This record gives sequence, C-alpha cells and structure tokens, in this order.
Amino acid sequence: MTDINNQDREADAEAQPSRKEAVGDELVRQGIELLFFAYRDFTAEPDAILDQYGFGRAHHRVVHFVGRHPQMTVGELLDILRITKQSLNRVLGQLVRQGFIVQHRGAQDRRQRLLELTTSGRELEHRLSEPQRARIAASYRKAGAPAVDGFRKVLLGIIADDEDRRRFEPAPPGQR
Amino acid sequence: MTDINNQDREADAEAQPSRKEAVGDELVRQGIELLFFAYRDFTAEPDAILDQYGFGRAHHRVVHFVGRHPQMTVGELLDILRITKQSLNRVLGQLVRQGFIVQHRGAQDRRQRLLELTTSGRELEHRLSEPQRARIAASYRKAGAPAVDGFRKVLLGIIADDEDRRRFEPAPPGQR
DNA sequence: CGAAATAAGTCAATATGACTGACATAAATA
DNA sequence: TATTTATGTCAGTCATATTGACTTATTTCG
Repeated sequence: MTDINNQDREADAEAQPSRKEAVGDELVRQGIELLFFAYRDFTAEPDAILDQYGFGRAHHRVVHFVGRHPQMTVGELLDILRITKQSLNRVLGQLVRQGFIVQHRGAQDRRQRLLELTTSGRELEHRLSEPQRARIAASYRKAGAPAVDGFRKVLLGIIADDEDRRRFEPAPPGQR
Repeated sequence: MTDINNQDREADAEAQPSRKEAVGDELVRQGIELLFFAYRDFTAEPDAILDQYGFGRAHHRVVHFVGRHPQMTVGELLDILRITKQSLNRVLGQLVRQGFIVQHRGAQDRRQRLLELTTSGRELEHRLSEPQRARIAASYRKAGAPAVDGFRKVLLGIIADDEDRRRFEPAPPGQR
C-alpha cells in the first residue's frame, strides 16, 4: 500500500507569515485531522452497541445528556444537540416508549417535560459510555496531567458558544 | 433557563479507586462532552458552506483528504473514511462529475484511479477548511504551545489505529 | 381577564449518508 | 490460465436530519 505520509510537509506554508504570531499551517491541518480520526474512533464502539438495540448515535447523545443532567427539559436538550424538535422527538419518543427515559411535568412550569433515565436507561448509558470512558481514561493516563490540561484548553477554545464553554468551568464558589 | 451545570460533581465517583492511578470519572466524562461540543462546532461552519453547493459533510471529508494526499487511490480513501465503497462512490462521483476532482489511472497499477483536486476543487477545499483553520489556529494561539502539545498527545491516544496514528509522527529521518 | 408567547408534540414530505448484497470489468499476480 | 484485487454499479433499506404547518396546554404580560 502506498505510503500516504510521503509528501511535502510545510510545503510553501507561511509564505507570508502573519503579523500576530502565526501558527504553522501544517500544525493546524494536523489538528483538523486529529479531530476527525479521534472522533471517528471515539464513536465506533458505542455505535456497535447501539446497533444491538436498533438505536443510532442520536439515541446515545440523548441518553448521555439526560444521564448527566437529570430533570433537564426538552428545550435544554434541543439547545445542546442543535437539532430540530422533530428530529429529537422521534429519538426521544423511542427511548421513552421503550422505557429508558421517563418524563414528568415540571413543578413550577407544568408545560415542561423533565427528563430522567430509568434504571435500564442508566444501564444503557453505562454500557455505551464504558468504551469511551476507557479510551479517554487510558489516553489521559498515558499523556499525563499537563497534557490533559492542554487538551481541555484547546478543545474549550474550539467550542464556539459561551453558554457551552461555561459547562466546563470549575463550580462557582458560592454554590454549596 | 435552568442552570444545567447545577449538579453533584464527583458524586460517588471513585468509590473503589482502581489500583493503577485512577483518572477522575468526572474529568473523563467532561472529556467526552468536550469532544462532542468541539466537534459539533468544528463542523458547523463548513456544513453551512457545503449547503450552498448542495453537498454534505461526506463531500468535505473527501475533498479534504484528496487535497492533502494528492494521487491517493480510492482504496486508501476508503480505509481512511471507514465507509463502504458504495457510500463513497456517490459522493466521489458527484465531485468528479462536477469538476472538483479528477481521476487518472495509476502508472504502475492501471486498475487504480488516482485522485486529485482540480483548481476549483482546491478553491472548494480552501473555502471549507478556512473556518476550521481559523478556529484551530485561534485556539492554539490562545492556549499556547505546551497546551497544543498536550492536545495532540491526548487525541493521538484516543485514535485506535496504529496506521492512522502514524500519520502524525514526525517525518522519518532517512526520508529525504 | 384576555391576548400573546412559550413548551412540547405531531403530521407530512424530503434529503443525505450510511448500510447490505449481488454483480461486472479490467488488470495484476500466482 | 486461474485467482485475486481495484474499482464501479444496481437495487433496496435505514437512520438522521431538514422545512413547514399545525395543535394543545400553560404561562406571562398588558
């Protein structure tokens, strides 16, 4: 098989280096590919498990976020996933009908449907996240704490939305 | 809007700390979400551009890898993308018919179709990658070189395949 | 109070990207 | 020559997403 790596690195890159501390184009392009390959492999194992249930990646995302944020509303889930209500509804409806998620009305606002995993929902979440947790934990262990910190910093910088970045801030002080 | 962040961090995590230097469960779960949010935002801008052409994310991936590895074969592209020949062919066929990619027979092996971007293919590639390069470069600049190094280390650790990891190794010494 | 806005759900039509399976052609290789 | 390999293609299916229109229940605002 031809060696795909065999090419000019940094070929005519930085012909006009920008004023403000240019980041090497090759380094940036490798970043793009690292994200692609990591995400591809990161989702491959859960995808195989989902198949057994007749579910897809969308179900995984719903189960993940509901698991992490019990009592979240449908609207919050829509904000996070950035999909339409109709798209979510098919997936969420299946999970509810098959007993992985329960909905109940909000106490203050009775229009809201608060979402929560059932026991089998938690089992499913655990099975799905297991390979991902293992993969990340192994990589974290191998790379070491400073690298993990850099990983987090760079990914946070890539995330566009302030609201979403805030999810990863240390817990606010006065929040017993 | 309810504060989704308001929850127990590290709740009953590490009840049985493993022998081999456990990585905090909360840290790992945040890693999962960081990847999700970063990938979501990383693909949003190119997706909007692709819409203008009537293309999807699959076209982006093909244009990206052919751009980076001129003269690559269809088989190599299949290996990288991990999709079926039939899936690739629809997308690749459109790109060829619309003049973004040219194919020509391999010199040694005439069964192969070597892929290459045309001038408009390179333009398309550039338009699509521009927001991604900008996003990564900005994040790299802000996070600094050691963080970038950690980012790369951790992502490399997440990538499953040896073959794919090798793409990111420094160019082998004796390879003038 | 009553009108407007909001949260959620639904129906219908459509597109994209992926899959499996079967098969065809040309070229290289054993 | 027979087999394997690289590529392409036909047909059918499925999951995920879209837009647009509309309903119901509930909250909020003038």
